[in-house]
Amino acid sequence: MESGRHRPRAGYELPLLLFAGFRTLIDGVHAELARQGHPDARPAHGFALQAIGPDGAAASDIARRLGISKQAAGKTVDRLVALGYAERSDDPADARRRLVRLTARGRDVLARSAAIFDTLRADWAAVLGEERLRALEDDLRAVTVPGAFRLDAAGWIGGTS
Amino acid sequence: MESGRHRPRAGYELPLLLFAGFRTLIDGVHAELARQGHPDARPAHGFALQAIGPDGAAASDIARRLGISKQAAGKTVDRLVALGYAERSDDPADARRRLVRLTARGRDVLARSAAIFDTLRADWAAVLGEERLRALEDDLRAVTVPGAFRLDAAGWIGGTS
DNA sequence: TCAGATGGTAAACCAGGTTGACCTTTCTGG
DNA sequence: CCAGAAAGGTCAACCTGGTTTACCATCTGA
Repeated sequence: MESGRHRPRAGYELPLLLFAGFRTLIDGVHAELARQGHPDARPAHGFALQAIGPDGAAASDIARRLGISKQAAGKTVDRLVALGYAERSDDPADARRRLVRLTARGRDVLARSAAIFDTLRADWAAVLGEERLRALEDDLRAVTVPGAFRLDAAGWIGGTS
Repeated sequence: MESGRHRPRAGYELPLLLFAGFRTLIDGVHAELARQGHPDARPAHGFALQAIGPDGAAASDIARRLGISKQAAGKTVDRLVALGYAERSDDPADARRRLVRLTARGRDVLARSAAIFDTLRADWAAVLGEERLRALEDDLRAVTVPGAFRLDAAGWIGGTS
């Protein structure tokens, strides 16, 4: 593999670059969402709304999908409800469960996010070329375990500032 | 650029892949650090220790380098001191400043982190090939602004669990 | 039928951020 | 030279997104 032809690269740069890329996309999406009528949407909300899904879910389902405790999921749902992105209703089939469903506004922010992510990806493709961007995606898939999407313990990425 | 030859890819996957890569590296480094005698090191500590640097720094310097408030930097320094990674001393040249310096243990964790990041990068290179990993790094540099390393508002990456 | 699994909530806590207010010390310009 | 601005630091209150422990209500199956 012909190593040694170039100056070796420091390993600590890799996480910084990955994070910078992630952060660039996330910040971009939220800047645009704010412009499109969703100034209060935060990164964590998107993940949670995604975890709820079109058919709704119980708080404990959300907790499992996100890899966090059910209490944390419950608090997040509280915030989504307060922001008008989700609503809670009783489950007629199981009196313990409280079904969380997306509101129209919740579906709206999700649809807009998806569209914005597509245009941001297109921006990257315009710089790198589609082939190279695909290679980047494929390579990342190759070195990560699929379960690395867990969201525990994180305030994440700005948003307040 | 011959697009259209493949199925289009959803834009929302890109941030997930970047994050998964970042998280894989960070988790890997901290798992290994824990094995090497640093079980209490957390991702935020590494960034802060890096910001202190070999010559020491004032809290407000750290704040500027990390893109956070000086109060937040002060609290982080408190934790580094409590963990034995840093120490505070008065600056004889300026009675307002309190110079923060790395302890031997702080230098140790930093050196170990760098070594572990190098081996993790080598693992990736073994899977992807050095050329392709370089391409990935170069591409990320091309699509991110250098300032995207800011660390504000984040509990980051697990570590508790 | 009843013991255990499951769903949900409450309370206390933590880490890592934020603002605002304030004091001390240094720098600077009239 | 000295007054006021700028810079360093800390305190206090607060926010968000997590955690653990404890507990109650409901469902399920041997």
